[in-house]
Amino acid sequence: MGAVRTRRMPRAVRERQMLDAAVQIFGWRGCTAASMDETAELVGVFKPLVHLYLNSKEALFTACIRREAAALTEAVRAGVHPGVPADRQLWEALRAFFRHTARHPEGWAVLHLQARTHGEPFAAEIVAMRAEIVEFVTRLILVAAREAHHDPGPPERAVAGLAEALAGAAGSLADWANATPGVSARQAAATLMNFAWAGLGDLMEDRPWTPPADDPTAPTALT
Amino acid sequence: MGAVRTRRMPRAVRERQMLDAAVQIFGWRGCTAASMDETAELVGVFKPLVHLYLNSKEALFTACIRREAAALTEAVRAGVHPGVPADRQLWEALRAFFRHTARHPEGWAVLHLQARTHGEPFAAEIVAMRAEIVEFVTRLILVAAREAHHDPGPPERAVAGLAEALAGAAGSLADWANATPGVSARQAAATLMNFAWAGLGDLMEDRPWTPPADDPTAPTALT
Amino acid sequence: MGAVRTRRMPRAVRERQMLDAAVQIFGWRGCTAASMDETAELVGVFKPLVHLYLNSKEALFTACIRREAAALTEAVRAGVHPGVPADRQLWEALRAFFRHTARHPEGWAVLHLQARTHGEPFAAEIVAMRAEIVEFVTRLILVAAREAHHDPGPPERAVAGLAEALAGAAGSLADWANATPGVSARQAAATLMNFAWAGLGDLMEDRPWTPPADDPTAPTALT
Amino acid sequence: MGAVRTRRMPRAVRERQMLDAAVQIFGWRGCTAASMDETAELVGVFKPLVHLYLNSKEALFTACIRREAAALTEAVRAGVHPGVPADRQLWEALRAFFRHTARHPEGWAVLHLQARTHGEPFAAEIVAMRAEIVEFVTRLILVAAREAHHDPGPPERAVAGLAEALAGAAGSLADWANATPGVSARQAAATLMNFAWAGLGDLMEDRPWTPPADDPTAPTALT
DNA sequence: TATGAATGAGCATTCATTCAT
DNA sequence: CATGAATGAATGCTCATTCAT
Repeated sequence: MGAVRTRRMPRAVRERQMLDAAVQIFGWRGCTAASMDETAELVGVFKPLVHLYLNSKEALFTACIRREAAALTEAVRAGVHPGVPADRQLWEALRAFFRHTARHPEGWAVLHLQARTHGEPFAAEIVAMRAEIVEFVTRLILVAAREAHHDPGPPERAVAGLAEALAGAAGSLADWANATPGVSARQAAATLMNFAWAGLGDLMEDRPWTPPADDPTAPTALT
Repeated sequence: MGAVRTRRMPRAVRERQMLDAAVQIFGWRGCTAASMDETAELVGVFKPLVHLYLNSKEALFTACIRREAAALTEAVRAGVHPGVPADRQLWEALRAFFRHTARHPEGWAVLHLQARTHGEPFAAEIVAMRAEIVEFVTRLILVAAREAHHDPGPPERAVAGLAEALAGAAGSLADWANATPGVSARQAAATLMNFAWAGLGDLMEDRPWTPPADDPTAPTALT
Repeated sequence: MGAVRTRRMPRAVRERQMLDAAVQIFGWRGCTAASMDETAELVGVFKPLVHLYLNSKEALFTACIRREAAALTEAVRAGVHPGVPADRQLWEALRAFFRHTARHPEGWAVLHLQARTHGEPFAAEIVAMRAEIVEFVTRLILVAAREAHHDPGPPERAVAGLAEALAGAAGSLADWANATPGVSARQAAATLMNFAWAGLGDLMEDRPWTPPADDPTAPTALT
Repeated sequence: MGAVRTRRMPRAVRERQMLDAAVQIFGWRGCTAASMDETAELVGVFKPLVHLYLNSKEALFTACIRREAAALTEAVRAGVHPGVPADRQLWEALRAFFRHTARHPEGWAVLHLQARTHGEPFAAEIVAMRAEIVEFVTRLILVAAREAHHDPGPPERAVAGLAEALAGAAGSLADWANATPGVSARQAAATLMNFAWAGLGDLMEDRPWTPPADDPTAPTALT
């Protein structure tokens, strides 16, 4: 594991190396189980230097989360062409998302797995990032509704739930794509579009799936 | 915290108390950050007794995961009436799922948040549980496809992806429902059905959403 | 150094041993320079046990200060017979003081040397103890003034300064007696009485030493 | 804190700055708790330079003690006019002492609080300084005895004890004056003279306070 | 059935100190 | 004259685990 010991690097370089290493370690083990020694060793440096540059384990963890969150949102944002139709924008966003998570699995693990399981300071970062993405998606959905001439569109709470569901599905598919050899980012994105778009469309068209009455033996609305 | 110190309980009762306590603690802090002392204190017992009954922290964590996973799958299974149509079965399964996660938030946290962030022995348990549920859903989808006379139905990999997406969306919505006051299990289930069923239906009907050609400026299939 | 390793002592006994050892170590090195390991080793026990029983180094240090301060004030108080004349009471108090500091040199070092050099929480304990003793002495002086029929006695600030001086002289003489072989507690007490009593008496009698005018070449009042 | 970063100073100047800073830091925290970084930062310089000029923390601490001790003894010596009567000399010495400790509280803290609480090398410096002052005072006392024609004067050991007591009282009063707003150096000196001179005088005059016989119920010699 | 006593191992963090530039 | 990079050693503290009772 331990990298070659390289001497006398400029601080900026070392800091990037440390963040890279920390993302690996934190992605694998989580913040609590990871040790500063592991990170230091992976960089090929001794522990005090990590503390000197990144101050504390919490600070290091936070820095990892921030960097990876910024990279992910930036990748999604950069993948989208603002001028194209809403479904196309969603498709592009999803492809960019799955491409990024496939290329940075440990960073994705830090965000999706580890950051949420530790106390508020960290989970809040994720909530913020997720909110940003969810808001982006929500806007797309509303725009799509407007494009289909259905003002004022679906109620906000319903959209909030849908965006949550979409985000959750996307996260799950990212893990699935990473764990299943042969599944490309494109396929993951297509799966999610297939899964979601028609449902969204039906909702926009005011043809929602109707839950049956609460009597468990009653016939369903769809049959 | 710290329960009243109760003396001389039968082992079976104590073990259940310990698992209950451990689920709380593990659900909040995660396996690594949790301490055996906390669990013991919550039960009102001393640490060596926890070791005597549950052997080790890892064993205790595993036992928690197993119990909660079994409870969740059992709850879903028990909520479904085998004779009714497929969409109805899915609806029932989702309602049971959200009902259970709402009633056992710490157990759900153990399964959804904590068990996946620790090494293989634990994540494998979750993978198994998830596979069971996914398989159940997949079967429902295939049955629905047969009911709609579309043999042989969609390709298996596509269905696997859809089931993953559905499971991810469900997990996310469970967290969302738990964190958002005023969202009932029924609403969460309806949101997910709305989100998913039409998409699934379209897929069954061989009307999938078609990804555009890779030229990012090409018009999309849906517009 | 390290004591014989004795197994399985009752907690109360171990705690006393730990305080004894800690007083030695802290008295020699001071709080910062002392290590928990040293204390543990001196007791013949491992470090975690010290933490288990006394919580933290700060808590241990505080406990030492409190115990030694209580022991010293108690020794002084117990040495005095309330019914006898004031000079006699002062004499008894001083003898008890020097006897105690001679018998517990490390405890005295903790109080006189170490506790005052660390932050407020500790210094405050010493200030409190010192205030108690100084107040006791002040009262004696005022009583002596009344006994000599000199109402209302000397001004309070002057007495405060005198008590400070007396306390400082006593502390210094305690160190001197401990460091100089052949100097008994009795001798130290007599030295201080000789040093102080006549001065106090003169003050009571309204015959203070008069500082000369500020001209440094002026003749002094005493010549 | 943190001074402005000033570049390229002559070594002698830098060394003085470092000693100034170190006296502050050591006076506040003590040798062990102080860090070289603090000192360096206070000077506006980086740590290796402090090592380059002052070699080690111990050396720096020693240098502080030596400088402050020399300054204090010099101040006392300079305040005294050799030709004047003994009590006047003592008065002048005390005034100079309290003036100096009031103007250099951190230096005084280093000498009175910190230097004595660390191992032998440092305490020895203080012992030496104290011995110098004590010897000076002792000589004054003996001279005063001769001036009063009482050869051969009091026994040396008694005088040694008295000088110790005087030094201790002086130290205590210096702290008291520094900590009590409104108490001037002059007042502190007067307090000590009042406290001590008459006692010394009585001793010279062969009218010592007589300790009572060891029977605690016996009447005292003074009543 | 349950606990008090004790420990071994690991970990974050700090800091004096060195060396190359 | 001065600093950036780096480390070795120590230290407070936590915690799972064991054992005797």
